[in-house]
Amino acid sequence: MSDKKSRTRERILDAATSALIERGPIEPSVGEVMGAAGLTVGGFYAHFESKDALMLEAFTQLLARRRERLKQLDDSLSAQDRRVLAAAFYLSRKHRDAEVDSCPLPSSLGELSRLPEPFRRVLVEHTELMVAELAGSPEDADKALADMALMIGGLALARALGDSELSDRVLRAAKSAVI
Amino acid sequence: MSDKKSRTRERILDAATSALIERGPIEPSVGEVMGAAGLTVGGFYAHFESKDALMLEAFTQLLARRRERLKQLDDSLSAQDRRVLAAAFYLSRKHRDAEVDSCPLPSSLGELSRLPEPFRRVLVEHTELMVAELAGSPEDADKALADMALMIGGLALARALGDSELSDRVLRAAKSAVI
DNA sequence: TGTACATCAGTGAACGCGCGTTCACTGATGTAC
DNA sequence: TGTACATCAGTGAACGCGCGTTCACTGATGTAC
Repeated sequence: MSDKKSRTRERILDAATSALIERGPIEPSVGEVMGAAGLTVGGFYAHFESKDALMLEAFTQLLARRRERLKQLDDSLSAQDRRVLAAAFYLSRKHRDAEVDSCPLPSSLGELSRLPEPFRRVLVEHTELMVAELAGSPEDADKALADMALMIGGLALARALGDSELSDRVLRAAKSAVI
Repeated sequence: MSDKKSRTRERILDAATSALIERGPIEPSVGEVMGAAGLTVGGFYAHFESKDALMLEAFTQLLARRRERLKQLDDSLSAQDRRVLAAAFYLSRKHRDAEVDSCPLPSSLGELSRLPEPFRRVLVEHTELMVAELAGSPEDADKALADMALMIGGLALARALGDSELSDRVLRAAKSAVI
């Protein structure tokens, strides 16, 4: 594959990740994603096998980036401090309003059961890796799982409530409930 | 409106609430909902103005039922006990697997920003009423909001993970994190 | 160096399909006399 | 009580539209001699 073609593929994938974060894996159309990448719809299938394949790759990549970001936290911190820091970012207003480099779960979780099986497998693997990252010991794993639920639910609720004082309160309240 | 017609309307609305719980407000088609109610698609517009109007009514009704259910809890309980009991039901395996009389938020939250404005207004009002129901005092409101985020996120994550041991662990972990 | 051909990324029109919505019609029920 | 007509809930075919996907084509770039 030529350099040019693989750069184009990256542009399409980038456009797909933005669309996925904001509108989930189902609603954005192939034509819209290609348009956002500065291309026309017909060329899409030279780069990806199907719309589902594109969205699965975008989903997988975004979750992997979330975990990489966590790995950058100071190794000497306690597991609880890591959870608090992760939530401070995840539940910030900046992250709520972000359109790139954000988490795909708030917009996608409700649609996952209607998507092909590999999406679920990616989520299962991500969840297990997140627990490994956020729990200090096996006994601690439940705290990591509960904090994940709290973060995802808090961000999804805050986004659904729109730009309002109530939305800000949800973020603040969820942040202070991290265990 | 005749008795017969209003009973038919109820059947359509019941079919819509089931579809909404499982698949959100966008994916189920008018034809599917009518089929589930034992009717053909053409008759739909004698009962509802549009698909959005149907789904908004189903969404509103389901949230109101959730609040009614909370009102049935013993009045003499503390606000915290009410939150613990609410979560014990909401995060039970039975509720996770329920297809009727469940909460529409896990399946709908991610799609809300793509729906007409009234959906958001209904969610804002529901959130405020839930806080009133689950907080003992104004200072307590943040705990109610955090628990809502935890419950919605926990149920959405558990459902997305499918029928697995990890899904059960998410429910258990979230339940024990209620504040 | 110049020409002829092959390769390749991307275009744009077309396809079959399912959707939300409309509407002429049907068949059952209710009403007038 | 019986007949003629009006009302009404529901049917099913049709509409225009946007979707995912396909494919013949174009124009630029690379290669052979």
